[in-house]
Amino acid sequence: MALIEPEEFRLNKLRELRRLGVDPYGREFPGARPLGELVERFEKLQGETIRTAGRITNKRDMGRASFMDIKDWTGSIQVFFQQKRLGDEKFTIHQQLDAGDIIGVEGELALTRTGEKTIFVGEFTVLAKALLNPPEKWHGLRDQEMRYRHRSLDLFSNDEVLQTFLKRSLIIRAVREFLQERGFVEVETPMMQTVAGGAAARPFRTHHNALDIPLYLRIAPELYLKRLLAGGMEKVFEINRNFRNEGISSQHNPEFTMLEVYEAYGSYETMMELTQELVCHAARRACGSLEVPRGETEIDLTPPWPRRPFWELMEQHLGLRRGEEEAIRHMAEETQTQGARTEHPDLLAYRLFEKQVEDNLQDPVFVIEYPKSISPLAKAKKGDPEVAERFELYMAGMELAPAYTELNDPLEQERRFLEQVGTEEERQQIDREFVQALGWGMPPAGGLGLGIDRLVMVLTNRPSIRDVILFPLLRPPEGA
RNA sequence: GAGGGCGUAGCUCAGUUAGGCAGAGCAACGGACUUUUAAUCCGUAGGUCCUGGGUUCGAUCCCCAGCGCCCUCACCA
Repeated sequence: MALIEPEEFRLNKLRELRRLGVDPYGREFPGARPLGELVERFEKLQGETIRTAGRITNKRDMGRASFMDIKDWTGSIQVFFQQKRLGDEKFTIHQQLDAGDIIGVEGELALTRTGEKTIFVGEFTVLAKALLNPPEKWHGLRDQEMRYRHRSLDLFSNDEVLQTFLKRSLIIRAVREFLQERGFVEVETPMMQTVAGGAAARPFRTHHNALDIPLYLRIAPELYLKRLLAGGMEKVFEINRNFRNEGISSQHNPEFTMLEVYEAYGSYETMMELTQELVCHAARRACGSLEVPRGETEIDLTPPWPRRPFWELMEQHLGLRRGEEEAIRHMAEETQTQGARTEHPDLLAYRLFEKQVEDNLQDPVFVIEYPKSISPLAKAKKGDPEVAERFELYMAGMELAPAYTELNDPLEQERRFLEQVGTEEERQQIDREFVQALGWGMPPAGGLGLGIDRLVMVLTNRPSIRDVILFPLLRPPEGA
């Protein structure tokens, strides 16, 4: 079975190139200058012989001469082929080129009669003959499914897609840089775990043949990073993938990138400071501003960000107060929230918050003082044993980050694991070795988890997580 | 998992008032053109109208089932 169906006219040109003794799939082409630089520094470079390479995006054939636009990931420029200049043989080779092909060129950089910055080609090399047509030059590639399934097409035909992913890389670099400058050490902990702990989510299961044991893809690195704290690594972070076997939506992909940070002797208070500075640093690097556009409006990241107790927002938006079990159950029923009659009211309140309050939180806000019963890994608040020292950072109507003052009392941790509310699937798996590590002593600490994909969504003004993940999970096409 | 929307040429999209020969632009092919800018002009070709059933003299269109993508909800971060 043929894997692709090449265009007949392109195959013909491929054969013609070979007949002319030209390899349609060239090799290394050293010394190519970025096209963006040629355009930006044109005044200086004008008149020089330039060597560069790119993909043909457009061809304007004039008979004994032709113009093409070529682009690379920095920009695009016009190139000009003339029979007079190239000679018959090279000109015939040039006639085998089409939009989508990748070529290397060498020639004088100058202005045309109409004032367009142009390379007047003297030599050129065919680097890759495309056998499939690129998307239409004017409208580009619009079809969502094609864009996600064939990201290579999406990247070279929709410039803002490339820019988004370049920015993603910049953001992650800024995050690393920020933490490393403050003395945090980057570590890697297991992606495959025998107990999938550290969060409440359904894991992916797999199996190790040699050991003949079940394994889980991790849902969070938290319990391993805290083992490192217990071992004396005082400031650690990890940027890596988590896997959760849950639904897919514009805010959820089964694998997503998480930053987790732990600081010995810190607390959720120190994590708030750190988070605020970290996000602002990334925003300045990626956007050059703390006011970032969001759809029709914009989000103001200027610190300090307000801190609002969970129950204060619940009362403001929903009129619900802590301890009003019947009122909470009633609203949960009205909004068809799962477990309205059976679940713990704190859990219902948390679900109502996500359902009814979250969308209102556009500018950044630290929601603080969550119920302890739904925070099994967080230390209780001094003077209020029912409240956890936990915050969640919200912006753009999304939860970006949770953070805790980490619980370091092993007996209390054991109790809290056993007392968790919710159904079996929602409760965290109990990691015995982690509790043992606490038993040998872990310093009090602040811990943060920040969803990198969602941060990128905010800083690049993208509405869907699929726009910031290069290859989001899709159902495989029929026949695959 | 539930509801809604969409699926037509390589790409972007029309279209079927109310069932009656399948359309445009771009890309392609042949021709003209040695400074064009979505080049232009003349000509040509291009289809599983998502898939499978049903109704009908006749279905791309109506009905049923299925598949995929998008949106909303549920689950979750």
